[in-house]
Amino acid sequence: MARRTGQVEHATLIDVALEAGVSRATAARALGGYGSVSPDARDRVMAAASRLRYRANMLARSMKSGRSQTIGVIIADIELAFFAQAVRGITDVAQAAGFEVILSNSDEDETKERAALGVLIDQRVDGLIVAPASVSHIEHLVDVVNRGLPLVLLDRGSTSVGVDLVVIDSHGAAERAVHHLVELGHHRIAILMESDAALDARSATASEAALADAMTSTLRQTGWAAGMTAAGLPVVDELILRTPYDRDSARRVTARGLAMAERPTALLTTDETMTLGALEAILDAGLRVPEDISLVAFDDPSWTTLLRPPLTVIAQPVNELGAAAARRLLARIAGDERPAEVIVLETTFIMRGSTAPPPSY
Amino acid sequence: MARRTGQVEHATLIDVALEAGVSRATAARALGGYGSVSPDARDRVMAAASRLRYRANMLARSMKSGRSQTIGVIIADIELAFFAQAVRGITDVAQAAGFEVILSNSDEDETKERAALGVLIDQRVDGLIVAPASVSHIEHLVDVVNRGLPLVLLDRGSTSVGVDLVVIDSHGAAERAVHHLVELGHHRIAILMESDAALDARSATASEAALADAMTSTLRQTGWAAGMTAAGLPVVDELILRTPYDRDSARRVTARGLAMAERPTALLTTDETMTLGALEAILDAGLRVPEDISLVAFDDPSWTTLLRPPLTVIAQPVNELGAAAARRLLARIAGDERPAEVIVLETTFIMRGSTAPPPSY
DNA sequence: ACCCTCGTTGAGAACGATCTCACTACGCGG
DNA sequence: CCGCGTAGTGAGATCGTTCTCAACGAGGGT
Repeated sequence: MARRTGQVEHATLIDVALEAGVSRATAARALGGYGSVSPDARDRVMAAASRLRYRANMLARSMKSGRSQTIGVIIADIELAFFAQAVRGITDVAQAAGFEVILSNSDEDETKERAALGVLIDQRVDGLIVAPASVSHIEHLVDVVNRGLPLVLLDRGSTSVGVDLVVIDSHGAAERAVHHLVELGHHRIAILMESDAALDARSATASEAALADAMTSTLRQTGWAAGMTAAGLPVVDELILRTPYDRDSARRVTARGLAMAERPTALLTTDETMTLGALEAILDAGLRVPEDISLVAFDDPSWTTLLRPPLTVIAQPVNELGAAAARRLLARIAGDERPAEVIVLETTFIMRGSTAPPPSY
Repeated sequence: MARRTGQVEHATLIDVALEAGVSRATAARALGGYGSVSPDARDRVMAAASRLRYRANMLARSMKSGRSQTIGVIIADIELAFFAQAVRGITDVAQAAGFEVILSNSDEDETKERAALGVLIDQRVDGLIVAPASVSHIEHLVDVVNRGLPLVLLDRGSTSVGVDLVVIDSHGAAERAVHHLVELGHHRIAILMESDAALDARSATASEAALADAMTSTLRQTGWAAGMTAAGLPVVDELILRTPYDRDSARRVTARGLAMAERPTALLTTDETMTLGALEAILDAGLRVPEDISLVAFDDPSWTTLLRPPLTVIAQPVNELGAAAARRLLARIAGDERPAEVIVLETTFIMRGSTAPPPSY
């Protein structure tokens, strides 16, 4: 009724107690279902509560208990299908366990990530799931750990943070994709990936040791390199198409790649955005898939089966990725003290129509 | 350090005050930047705060102030590109104003929506943005309003809730699409839509009065009907393809529609999922777009330009939809008391290659 | 020299729920 | 008839912050 400047009044426990003619403690016991309350008092309290449309104030409860029943999630951008799916996996698991999810987008920007982290700590989230923007600048993540706040890294990150890491087997998947293409007879297999995390071709094979300590795209590159090497093919820098992370840049870089003297006969794209750009460039160049060039794409968004030919893809269990991260985080919040683990989920290689033997020229 | 059962200890204001050798009040003043504090005391407090890695407890602040600086958002499913974009628009506006966003998925299920609403009220959000699952069962929404809690409805809903409603001009857009097709010479223009909200053909034209009081898909149907009528074409029930809301059902229903005696020469699909299913059915039937059938799709997801032909679409300002809803909600939270409005955003008709004159048979 | 003002400070009361503790009846065995 | 256990209850402290209020000292004006 008397609502000014957006102030909302909610009925409090005291209101209910007064209405029911009992003390706060009794009302709390009746509503909370603990201690002992006479049937009569309980009925009066319940009636009063529903009459006043009473709803417990979680803020007050949280303050007393020290737990907010809330987890923070920081991802790059909810508009990307990958993160949307992961977030859905997270919220489903979290809400089933009585936790709410506060969402923040970092746009892969460390400064935004740091700021979001601060705000979420202020909100006293009980734990955090973060898809970090960087694997090297991680002091703010370590700081979270030092506070004793449970943290799980999603999709990428470094084991040096000392927390659980839930990832997809990008390295193995890329290697398998290359293997598939090699078996079809391909020799010149290019990979299209975002440039920030790109290693150069020389170090690509060398860094296999640090598998978990890398961004996803880097792992896809090392997996590709491992596949090439395993097949006795040279890992040449020319075949690594590096692009800023947006569709139009991906298109331009692919166009340049397709124009090179000895054109690649197959292309591996590292995620949906890259695939979109690559496909656009291939179409622009008037090339046919798979007759002129074979394509294997990471991720399996809804539209891949609508193209003619439908795309051969590496499908990732993205929902499960989020769910697994949430489950682990909830376990940590509940007090699970086992050593930090790297949880690796497997991909599914789905062969459709975009791969075929290379053109014989 | 002493972290048991997930309990996290954060430094409190008292810790800082003790460390700095001042009272709580002085520490609060220094940190809060209000009242007057001697430069010396301020320095000591600041130093102590950063030494202890102090961060204010928003829960406590919220309890005192009665505002949580948090808004709740209930949508059908974050995995749908439409909602992901809207949520992005919401979070950007909210966070810029210092508000965090708690996300809930209803899966278009009223029961889940009601439950989510309850939880968010318990969390004492300062306001709510809801894309309601139903336009008729709205008591729980009215209840929110009665509590004095600011509410904005997104994408659909009823004006009878008495709150702001931010929607896209679905009716006008559908009508314009039909007009475009009629100009090309089409007479048999079908519409593919989810069945829950479907009116039958007779009432479709009659209910124009209640434009705002309807689900989006219903508005698209009435818009389609208005367009047909304006062109002097009969509004026959046969042309309304009703399907449960999933891609595979949409495919089957479209397939049945394409098999009817006098096949429609054009099809209007009401959102991305419907488009995906329709396209699949058209491809399965071996029909060519636009030679055999023209297609106009609502929504312009990333892949529409990759198809050959690229799709003619009705693009919606989805990000802006969310942003507008958030801006209005923040205004309400700040105390804006103007009467509830319906905010209608305009669509953009993008003509690409999927529409052409009908086959002459 | 006295009073008043102003900057600075701390004590204490909220906010709403939870939980411990103590107190009242009551019933029952000894 | 007394003592003891127990169901039922309420008073009060607590969580961490904000904010009001009173007090204290120093300095300036008369």
